[in-house]
Amino acid sequence: MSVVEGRKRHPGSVGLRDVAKLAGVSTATVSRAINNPDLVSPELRQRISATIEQLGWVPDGAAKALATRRSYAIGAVFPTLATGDFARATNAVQKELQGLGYTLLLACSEYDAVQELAQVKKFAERGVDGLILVGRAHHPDLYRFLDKHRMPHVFSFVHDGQDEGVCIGPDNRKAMAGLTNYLIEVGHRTIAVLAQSVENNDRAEARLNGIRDALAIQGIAVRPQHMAVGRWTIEEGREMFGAVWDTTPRPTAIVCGNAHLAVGAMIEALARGVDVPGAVSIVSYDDIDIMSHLPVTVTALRVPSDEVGRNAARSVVGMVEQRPLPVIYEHVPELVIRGSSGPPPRPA
Amino acid sequence: MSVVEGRKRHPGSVGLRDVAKLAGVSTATVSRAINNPDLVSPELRQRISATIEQLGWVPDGAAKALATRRSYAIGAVFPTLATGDFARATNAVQKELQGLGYTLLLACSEYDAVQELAQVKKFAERGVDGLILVGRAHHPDLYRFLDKHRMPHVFSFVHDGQDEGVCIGPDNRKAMAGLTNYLIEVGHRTIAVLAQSVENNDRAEARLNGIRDALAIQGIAVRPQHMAVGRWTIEEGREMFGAVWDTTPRPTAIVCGNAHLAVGAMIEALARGVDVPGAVSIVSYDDIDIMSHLPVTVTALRVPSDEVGRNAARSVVGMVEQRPLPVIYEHVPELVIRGSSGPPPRPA
DNA sequence: AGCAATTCTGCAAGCGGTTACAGTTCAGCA
DNA sequence: TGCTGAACTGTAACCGCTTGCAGAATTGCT
Repeated sequence: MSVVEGRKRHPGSVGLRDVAKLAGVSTATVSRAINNPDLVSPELRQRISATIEQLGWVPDGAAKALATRRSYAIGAVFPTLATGDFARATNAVQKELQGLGYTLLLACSEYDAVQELAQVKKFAERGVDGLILVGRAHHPDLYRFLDKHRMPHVFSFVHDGQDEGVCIGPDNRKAMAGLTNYLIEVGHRTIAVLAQSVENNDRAEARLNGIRDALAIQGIAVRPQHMAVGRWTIEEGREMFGAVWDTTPRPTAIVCGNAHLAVGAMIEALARGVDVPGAVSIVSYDDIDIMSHLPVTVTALRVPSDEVGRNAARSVVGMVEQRPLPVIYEHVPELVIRGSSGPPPRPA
Repeated sequence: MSVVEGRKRHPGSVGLRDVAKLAGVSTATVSRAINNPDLVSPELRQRISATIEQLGWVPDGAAKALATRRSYAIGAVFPTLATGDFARATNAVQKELQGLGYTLLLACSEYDAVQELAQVKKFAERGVDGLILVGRAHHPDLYRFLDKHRMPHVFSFVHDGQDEGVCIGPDNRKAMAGLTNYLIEVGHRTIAVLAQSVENNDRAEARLNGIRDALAIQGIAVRPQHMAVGRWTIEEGREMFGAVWDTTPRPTAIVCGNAHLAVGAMIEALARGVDVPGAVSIVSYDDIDIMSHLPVTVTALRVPSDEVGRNAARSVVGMVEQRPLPVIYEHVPELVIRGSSGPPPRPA
């Protein structure tokens, strides 16, 4: 019974010292028995782990982090989890990190660069070993911050092929150009776009540019009345379909910036009795379950969000541990041609 | 320049001591300037924050956590993020926690109680101040663990009204009984169930029991051939619809255990040209976007997942801080009657 | 001016682990 | 038996921040 008790040590809790005392060894030995078992004789190792078990000791991560300067935590900032792709990616990230011995700290920026910056700083305070971000466009201070603190990080859901920094995901621009080219190849020349707002969303912007690229090669541009902007609800998709459909000339094809807009467009078309793909083709960036089950199934670019998440996780951990984990950087979306697309209608 | 340098202090990093030195005060004062500004004279406070800014100092969370025994982190273990409800809840939890000054640690148990237990232990090591779990059924050791470590925690997406512990969410059983009663009231007596597997899913089980409760009062039971079990894909929903539809007698109504199964059932019915609700009514637990946009809209119980998440977050934080934050514990789902339900067909 | 009450600050001892360095033990060998 | 080195184990100094306690400075009163 020592005279001086810890200042405010929680009475019930057991610490490394308690384990050491009960096992009749030093704290150093207990610590080694856990972290470098082969430095400790098997007999002791055994006795120590029995003691730990007996006391139900749970090591204190904060203390460990403080001493080792490593938290084994990775922070991820996603724009939102309301869209299935990010949710699936988050799920995959967590799973992969867990397998590698890391914990996931999660934040949603709601597409707000300032908030994202604040969240990243918070994560840094929390001592995360690395970060997973989405997209390539961020608050200018963010880059400075990451740089100054030498914080390992990856950008997910993007892959420009020319950007600095580690990018893991599809090349949004190229992918969307490919999708557009497919429409062009089957004969479409009057193409409408239901775009996702590009505000604080460089992926959406890249996708839009991909469409324009592909069209420009044919000397075509998207007419103003054929361009609608929304976010990611079915409702909006429906409205936006109406907006571009009730125009002259009518588009023969509609490219949608994300899955929900596409589903909305498809549903609105069905509701209006518009013949898809007879009168108009509808194609989508990103593929979701429902698309292959609607009365007219939807042609879409399948983006492997979970693979993107998995690889982003592997990548940061690889950077953190300076260990070469196999990582796939570019994830080329697969064009899944379904019922909603085909040649344009013959001119009447 | 002191003779003894820190053992392995990272050279570039600035610490509280650096700030103190540069500002010409003690570390204690700097610390107070941050955490208890009113204990420090305005002048000093000002000088200190300027210094912090100048040095770009980021406090070390691990050290802080170690010293204060508080991490300002909350762990949440969800079964998965693949279903929209948990994804939305997670989003809401994160947002609310952030507003309260906490960080979210996330894990997905994949409906595995053993894994969940391990994840909770990991969170405990990480020093989380509290936990958010889903459902009321967990590994027996989990309760012991939480109890032993006096870990504040809430169970979300459940509310039995009789359980010990804090439960935040809908009363799955009561809700489903209500939905079933609605069908009974409009005249149905031959009811099929597309249930979610109850394995490690007490919510699904409660829902199933709710259906049975309501039917039993009428002296009705679900025929074996009218009971199908799946998980949560549209695909399964379609198959399961087929399984219960191609039976004798045919059900006049189908209750679905979750939204995806319901959408699948609805779509399969449409695909088969089955008249909904003329020949059969389809109703669902949980409501998702697409339901109000299908050619026949789906009657559903709307579960406010984000509200559940928000309140779960508030609740744990309230427990952690022993501060009475207003919390809504029971979230009664709203019955949204749409096109897919109505009276049963007249006997032929 | 003398003294107590108030405010501020600084000192230094923790928080609970890790780990460099030193000490101990003991087998192997001349 | 004496000596050497390998294999373990223990001592104690940190990691970076908080905070009880005490000392210093300032203010208010008599």
